[in-house]
Amino acid sequence: MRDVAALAGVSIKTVSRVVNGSPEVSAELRQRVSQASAQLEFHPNLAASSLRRRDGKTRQVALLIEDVANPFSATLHRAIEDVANTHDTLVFAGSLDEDPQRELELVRAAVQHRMDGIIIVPASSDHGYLHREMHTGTPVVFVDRPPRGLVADAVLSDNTGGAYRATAHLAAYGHRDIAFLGDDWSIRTVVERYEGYERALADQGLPRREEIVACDLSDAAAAARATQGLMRLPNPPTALFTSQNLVTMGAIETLQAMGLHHRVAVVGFDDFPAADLLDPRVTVVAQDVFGIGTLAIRRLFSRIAGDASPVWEERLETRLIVRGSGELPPSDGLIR
Amino acid sequence: MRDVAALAGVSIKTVSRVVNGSPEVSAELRQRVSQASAQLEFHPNLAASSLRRRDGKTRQVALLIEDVANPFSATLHRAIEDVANTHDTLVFAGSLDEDPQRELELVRAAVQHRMDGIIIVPASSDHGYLHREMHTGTPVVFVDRPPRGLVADAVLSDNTGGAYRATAHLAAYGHRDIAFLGDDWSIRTVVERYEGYERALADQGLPRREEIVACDLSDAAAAARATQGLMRLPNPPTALFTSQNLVTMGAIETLQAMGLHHRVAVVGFDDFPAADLLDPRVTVVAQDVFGIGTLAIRRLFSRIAGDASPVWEERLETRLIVRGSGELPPSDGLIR
DNA sequence: TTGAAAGCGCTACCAA
DNA sequence: TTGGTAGCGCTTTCAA
Repeated sequence: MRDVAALAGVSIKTVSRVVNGSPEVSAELRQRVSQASAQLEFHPNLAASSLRRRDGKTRQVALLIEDVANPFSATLHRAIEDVANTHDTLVFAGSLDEDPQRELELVRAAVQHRMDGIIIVPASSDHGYLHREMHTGTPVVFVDRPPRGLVADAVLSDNTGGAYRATAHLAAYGHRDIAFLGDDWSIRTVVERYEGYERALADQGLPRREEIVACDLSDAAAAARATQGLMRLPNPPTALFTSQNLVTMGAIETLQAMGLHHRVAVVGFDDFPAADLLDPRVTVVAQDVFGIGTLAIRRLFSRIAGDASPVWEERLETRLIVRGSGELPPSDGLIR
Repeated sequence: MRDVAALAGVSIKTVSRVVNGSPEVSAELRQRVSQASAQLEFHPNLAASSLRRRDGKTRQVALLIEDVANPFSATLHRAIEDVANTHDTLVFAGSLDEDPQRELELVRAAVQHRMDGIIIVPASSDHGYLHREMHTGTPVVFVDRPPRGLVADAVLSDNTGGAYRATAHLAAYGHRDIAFLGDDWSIRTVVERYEGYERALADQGLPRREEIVACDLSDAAAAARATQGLMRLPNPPTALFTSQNLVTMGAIETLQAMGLHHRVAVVGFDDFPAADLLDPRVTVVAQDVFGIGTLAIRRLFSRIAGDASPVWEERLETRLIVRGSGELPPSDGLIR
């Protein structure tokens, strides 16, 4: 900037004004400065600028998600990026892998880099440690899972309602033995989805069978193994409600391997790529992932801009997408 | 930091030394400073630090990809994040959507934020504009597509070889009319994959039929439409080579809709989630996406550290994964 | 409309 | 081992 000022024969302050589009600079100086900037390929240092500027904004936000490579997280990321663009803001995404320790590290990094805000799908179960950050100017918005031990904005799915609908849908096709396959219990969404499942069973007057509830399935392989176990029970389930997309895929893998994919009904929570290319096509309860992301980042920017309105929690509706796998009738004789 | 120094009763400089783990501080002062830091919840400002520090590193890198939500980009992102972690570096990811204008904007943002380096899957076709940046201390590594109008490090797949293998594989199963379905010609990988396809046809003594080459298919829907057109030709292809995962999915969608999925062979470039859950399971030429990302970020860090060795281009092997769709024999009577 | 000086939070350099 | 001082690149404040 000094160099530009020297070349244009003006003060450093005038260059600053031109760079920031101040209206109070004469056309001639503006022209001279622009030319000098171009000639020297000058790029203002945003970090230095934010250090001194009144608002102190870095125009960077942090997005802490489960895994940037998983479709749910990646879609969320994209939705957030699109809105951040319109605010000239960069998005730094970090994968937590359900590791609370990693969450702490990344939050600390975000704070040390003075990011303007944080959007988080938390891995930890107590977020009290964020209290100080939030009250010293780093707003935090929770996504997918509510904050615990802390009052903060959150954008969630109606997990219970979605799971209820999935289970009731299977029951409506005559299923009485509907298995629940879920991820780790420590994840709030899993509990909520289980509650919806349980409530639907109760409302339909169906028995709750402990042995057809499988959890702590953290990847497709675990889900595949669990499904195998379920189908080998003396009295196997005739339908599966899988509470997450990797679990759905693992379960389907096993059903195919056992030749049962046209005989055992499946409804999955979360849509996934190619779900409508499988045979049978996979009926799912889809979350509005893009909508969730959009809402969350809007809320974050609103907080960043100083909005001090009361904390706010939004639950987005899910949508049942009927494709075939969830409409198979109960099938006898699965016992081998 | 000033506050911490005051509370601990030491100079600001001593606090700095403690924060940076300088060995030359007495245990007692170190202890006092640590306690004061904790009490005030002090977080050093990394931006300010980098502004003054000798190396000037911000510990941030930019990753410019097609779309953070697409599986190829997302996997790349994850590989890069993992290595960046070990360097205490955050990754800013931005989606270019194949838009050269967007590429310019994001490169500019990366430069203005003084990111330590850039990894790019370019959307533009002339990267000369990056020359200045690269020689003023922002290393750039290209991924998936080579630089043009610029000499720079690149990590690529052996696209030609992979496409050759896919096409030859189909030919080995007796196919003579193998269609090529590709994305936009302006993308270098598409051209390279077409070259492999063409070369394989030539080597097998197969005719090249212009009418069964479809390109500029930028999404699954376009691929689906193109496939429909191909299959309605008087003399339709008996096999498809789809040069990208969205194209593969679109083509399969149409084959299923036309009831041809067990009669028309398919080999796709790029593996995709659930490819092994389809019926038939999808034979693909898989890229080592994780390996590409790892190599690229390692190279970038090496350049950031000052490595001035000659520019370097790496081509990673692809892998044919035989699953079923690529081993269907030619089928007559497709004409309707 | 323009510029000089101070200072954002931190580290480099040199002195004690 | 510790601290003072200057200054990174920029914006603010205030004076011209």
